[in-house]
Amino acid sequence: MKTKENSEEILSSLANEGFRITRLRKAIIGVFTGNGLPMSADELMEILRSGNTAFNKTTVYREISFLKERGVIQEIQFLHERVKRYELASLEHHHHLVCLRCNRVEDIVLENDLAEQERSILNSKGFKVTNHMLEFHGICRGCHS
Amino acid sequence: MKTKENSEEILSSLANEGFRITRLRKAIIGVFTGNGLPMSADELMEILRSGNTAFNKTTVYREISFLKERGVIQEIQFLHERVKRYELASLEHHHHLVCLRCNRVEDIVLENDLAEQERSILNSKGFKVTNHMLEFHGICRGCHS
DNA sequence: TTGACAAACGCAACTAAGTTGCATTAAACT
DNA sequence: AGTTTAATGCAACTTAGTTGCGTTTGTCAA
Repeated sequence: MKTKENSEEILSSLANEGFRITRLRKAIIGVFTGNGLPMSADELMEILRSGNTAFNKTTVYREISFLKERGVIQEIQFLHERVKRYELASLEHHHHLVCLRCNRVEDIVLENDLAEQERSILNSKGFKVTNHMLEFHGICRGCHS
Repeated sequence: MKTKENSEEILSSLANEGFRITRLRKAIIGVFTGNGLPMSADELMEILRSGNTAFNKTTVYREISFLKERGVIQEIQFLHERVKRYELASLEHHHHLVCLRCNRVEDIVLENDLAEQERSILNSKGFKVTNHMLEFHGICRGCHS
């Protein structure tokens, strides 16, 4: 999955909005831009640790909510998990295929996505959809062959 | 949303499979069959409490996973929440409209659902979808009028 | 280059939501 | 009525995050 933005772009746009470019902020944005798949807070900390970046749990959680509020990353919740996951918000809009056997996650882009369904929801229910969350569960190629 | 099964049917089918019909099991199944919307463990306990049904937290959680494993109820996870929710599995297959302003949840049944998308996922990715989870976020009629 | 200011940080203690181990109780069959 | 084992209750624990508050440090202006 390719991203529209890189680390430098995100950092300078945050700086322009008046936020500080700290050691940890830089490192965390670096991890997200270098890593395609949805990451939990714990996995993020694992990666920081393995890169010898010192951090404090509270600060990491605060940075995650900061980046989420600013729209840099987006939250994902898989049905079968209890942790929240995060990925760059600037990734192309896509959904996830979750394999129930090996737990691997694959990205997928739908051609027409759900435009038609969302139009019909507005018509029939008066509910204006601004976003949706779609997750497919099943068995991946590797696991049923 | 109408259900295909009532409390009696669920209880007698569990009894046939050799499980015991206990006071709490009966009460919990009664709550689920009498209640359309997805409930958290906490809300379930609230309802039990208000009906003067004595219970223990551990037992309620164990009963929820029992009913989930037996396929009586199914788990739902809303993106913006941290709790798991549960509803009768015998409800017609549907999705949820979650209003970001008032937090109310409405059920929706899609005409063709995602059959087409799932076919194309099998063709292009070799991933056999067995289930999906779809949640629409937006503003309900009451909130934008 | 040095202050000043507030954003960001670190620590410890706390919370919410659920889980585990183990001893006890009670459905349901004989 | 006795036996079996599913189901229960309690206390202690865990996971995933959150809060309060005093301290540090980017950034800008003098």
